[in-house]
Amino acid sequence: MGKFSSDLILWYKENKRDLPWRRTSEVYRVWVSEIILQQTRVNQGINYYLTLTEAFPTVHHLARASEDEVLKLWQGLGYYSRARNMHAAAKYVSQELNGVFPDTFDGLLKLKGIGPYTAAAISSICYNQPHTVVDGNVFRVLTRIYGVETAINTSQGKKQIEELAQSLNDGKAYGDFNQAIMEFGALHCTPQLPACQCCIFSDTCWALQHNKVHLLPVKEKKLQVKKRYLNFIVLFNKEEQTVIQRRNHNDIWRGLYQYPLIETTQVISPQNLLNTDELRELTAQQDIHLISEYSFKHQLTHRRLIINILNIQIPSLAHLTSPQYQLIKTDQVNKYAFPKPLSRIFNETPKHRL
DNA sequence: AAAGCGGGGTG
DNA sequence: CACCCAGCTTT
Repeated sequence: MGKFSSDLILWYKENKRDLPWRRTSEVYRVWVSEIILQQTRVNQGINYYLTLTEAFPTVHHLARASEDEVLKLWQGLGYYSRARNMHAAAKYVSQELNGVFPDTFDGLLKLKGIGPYTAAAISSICYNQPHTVVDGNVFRVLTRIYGVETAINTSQGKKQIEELAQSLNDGKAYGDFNQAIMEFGALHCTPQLPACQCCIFSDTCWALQHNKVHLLPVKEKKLQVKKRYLNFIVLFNKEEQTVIQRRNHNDIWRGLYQYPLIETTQVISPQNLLNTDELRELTAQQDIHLISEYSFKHQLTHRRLIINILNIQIPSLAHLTSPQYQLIKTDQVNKYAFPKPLSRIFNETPKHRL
């Protein structure tokens, strides 16, 4: 075993965190943790892991749940296709594989929501197979220590790090190596302010010796943040009913619920909104009463959302008979999974209704 | 190859 | 504010 892997694994054994999914060897639980941790920090995922594994102790429990139930528990974590894919994969494993997860890299790769990273993680952690993970931590740690200045968001840069990582994972503890390098990136070789003063690799780290730690890894393009203007219409009648709908198109928040939405290409005033054809259709030209309206911004990684909320009292909701609409009591909105910017207004909305 | 998909933490 | 996180899927 090379010096890099032996030093790294030794560091890991002394510094690793006590995390819930490290207390089990069940593939199901490791799988759930890996899906949660895709593009998500450990601290953000822990409570979701505990909640989900308590609600669904086995893959069969998860498979028997409805997609709405799974999404409700996933509410607030983001990247909701993970929850939908995880649920679909659970049904497949439960029904077609008799509840037994595939035990090979290629078999795991066939499950929805499992890509090269997750297949390598599960096969190495659960079965100690010789596959090597390449995630954001691995890119950072290896480009710095080995001085790789190729942009990591190119196929060439990816391939370079994959081969380097694979060659370094040369011991027999493949799963430990993978967890060790990710833990090292998360706790020590961090994106900002890495702890280079007390680093076990300070003697050999290329970036430290060339004073380029903060410049690695190299990324080529920046993402573009586009704006979207979302106007949500909260309708309610004297019986304290309201109407919601499920987002079923291929867009953000797919599978979650929302109040009827009027999306515009630019800022629109509440008064102009009231005059749109879409709103006339929603209200069926009834004598409505605009109780309140307010606006706020919601920042996603690659979108800036400008959100309007219109609270409208309306005599009747009986005209909204299309199957896309669901009439519910206003105190039942908490039963459904809502996007963060909508779930956060639940506690504010009732005040505006008085 | 590039775009789309959330929400939160950090400096 | 910019950048990043135990990435995957679709275009």
